[in-house]
Amino acid sequence: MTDRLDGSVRLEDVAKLAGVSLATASRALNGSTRRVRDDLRERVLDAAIALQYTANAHAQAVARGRSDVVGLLVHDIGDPFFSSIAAGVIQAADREGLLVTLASTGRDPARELQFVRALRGQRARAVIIAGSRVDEPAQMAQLAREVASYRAGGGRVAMISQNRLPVDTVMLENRASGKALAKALVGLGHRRFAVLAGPAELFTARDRLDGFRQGLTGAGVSLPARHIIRSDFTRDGGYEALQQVLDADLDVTCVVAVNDVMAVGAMAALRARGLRCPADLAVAGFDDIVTLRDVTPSLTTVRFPLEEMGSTALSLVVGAEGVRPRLHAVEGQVMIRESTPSLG
Amino acid sequence: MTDRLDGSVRLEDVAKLAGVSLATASRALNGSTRRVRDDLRERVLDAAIALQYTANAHAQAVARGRSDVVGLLVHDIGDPFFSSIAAGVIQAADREGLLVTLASTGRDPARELQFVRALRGQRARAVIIAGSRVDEPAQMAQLAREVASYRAGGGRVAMISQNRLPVDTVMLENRASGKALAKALVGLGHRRFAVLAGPAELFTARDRLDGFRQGLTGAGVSLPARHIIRSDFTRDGGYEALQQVLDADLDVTCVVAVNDVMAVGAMAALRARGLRCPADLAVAGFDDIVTLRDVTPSLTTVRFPLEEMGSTALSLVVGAEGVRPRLHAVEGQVMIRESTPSLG
DNA sequence: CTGTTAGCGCCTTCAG
DNA sequence: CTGAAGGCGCTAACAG
Repeated sequence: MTDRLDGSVRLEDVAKLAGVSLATASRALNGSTRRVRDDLRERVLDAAIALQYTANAHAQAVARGRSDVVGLLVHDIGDPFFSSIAAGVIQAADREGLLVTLASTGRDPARELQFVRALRGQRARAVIIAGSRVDEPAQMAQLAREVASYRAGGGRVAMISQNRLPVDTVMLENRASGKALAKALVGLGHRRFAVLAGPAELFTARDRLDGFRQGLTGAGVSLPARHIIRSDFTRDGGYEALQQVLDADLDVTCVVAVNDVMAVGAMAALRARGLRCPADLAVAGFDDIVTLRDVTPSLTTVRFPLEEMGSTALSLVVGAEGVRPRLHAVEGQVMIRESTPSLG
Repeated sequence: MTDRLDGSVRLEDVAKLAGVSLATASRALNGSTRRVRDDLRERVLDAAIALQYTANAHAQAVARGRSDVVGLLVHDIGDPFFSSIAAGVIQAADREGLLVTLASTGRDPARELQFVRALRGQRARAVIIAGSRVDEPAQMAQLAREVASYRAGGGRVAMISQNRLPVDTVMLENRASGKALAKALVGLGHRRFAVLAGPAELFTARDRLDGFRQGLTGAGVSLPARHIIRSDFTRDGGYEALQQVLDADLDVTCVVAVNDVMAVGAMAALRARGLRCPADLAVAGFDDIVTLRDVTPSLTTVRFPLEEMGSTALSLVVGAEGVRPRLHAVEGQVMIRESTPSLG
């Protein structure tokens, strides 16, 4: 019962109790390629259990030169979009025996930088950066630099969002999905739209809008500039944007928000004004957030397999490194539901 | 440009470039109490930047005997209840300069054990265990043992849920909140209830039910045993339980689910049967999940400040250790909304 | 198959 | 204030 000040038991204690050398104890306990005679192994294992021994992962990391943690960066873990992705990452990491350390950047690119640096300090085996990039070249350049030096140290990187850095990435087909949504809505008979477009600098928001507009154009439908409302990428952003739509008295039959939480905010704003969805206005979103599948009327959206995207990102980052960055494109699936009825 | 195989820069490289000793470089870079002459410090800092040096956190951890990570255990990070708590923990950890490694146990007590063990291996400074305990003495005993040996090694522990282990805990006042909800609903004129009670072994579910029942009793209202429906603690559990209520043809005016996601599932089941809430049946839940605040009709619930609970737990675990476990009780706040109209 | 012995990268007394 | 040297706990050659 070696009781050191910090109370933790060292491998040496185990070895001593088992009457073997440090090396043998190490080999018996922590997966080595080398074999240990059965009776010795047995004694070591027993000693370890008796002492409640747990290897010091830090010491192992410095000795082995690598660690078993991967970092995950998200914009906001409280946002269901990211918590679903996190669930996928964690589940996959678990299967690989990896621990994930999670950082929530609060959508601040500076904190993002700071965290990949911290993760580099942790010698994390890999880092996964989830969430839309922002159109600010200076920040992208800084991130690229930090990522490069992390990779130079042997770290692996994957991104979930846009394909804008030369690393493995799980890319959302935002443009294509916007286009598909437009076609579907036009197919339902809608012709006059407004878009709650989110921040102009956010690529995800922008791509969805661009795709949507392109889809409309392809169908011979136009989207006036004043029908594009900017606001935050959040529930409250959707709420405010819809108020603007109403206040500007835009003559539309359908409003599409660039994500589900905005769409739900928009629906709330409608109700607050005494209007009803879809009777007075149809609403659609993107993502198919699980928790939102039971809102009424049920929300038309473009589904992305968020959890799966998380586990895909992890697999990208544990597998053998490719010669060139791999790109895993994920298509969205249009889900027509009650919030956008046919205008037939 | 000392280019070692693993590409990472060591403190020695920085020292060499700055023309100082290892010790001086260490003191200049990583917060030491000792001061370094300004010009030398300057040179070291410059060298560090030039080389993109980042201290190896593992080496620091083994040298210092402590690390800067805290572990967070949740049942399911995809569940908004836990992602809100996680958001609070992470935000508070961030303020303390701590990194959070997150484990999602999938509600499996065995994995929970395994993770606190892993976190012990990481020499995590603290671990926060969130989520209801289960009434299985054997498992509680094992967890208690693992926790004890983690604490013996100097680790700090906090729990978010019940006060059932001798550690700092953020305790939800589930009984009291159930009672308060009962009183409020009775005050609205309801007398005949059914409870979607979740699993019997889950303390959170059980305490909410018990409190609710107690509140009814205090108001002279009874709750027949067959009005208590067991099911999973999930959206689907709520859905199925409500079907049972309907199939059993229970004559009730109000159904209360032991959490919000179950309540939403119940509302969905109602709609699926062509019934309406609250016209045909009132529904209430617990938690006040953010994402669910825009469902219609808006859901009566008992609000718990989830994020705040997360940050409280973190603060418990970083502050000075108390002589005895501290208990931080959190009261729920009854929020009457549209789903439970007055029967006046 | 086992034990001895260098490291891994950093911190921190201990001399100077 | 600075530098040399030992130690943190573990792994991985290297001998035996």
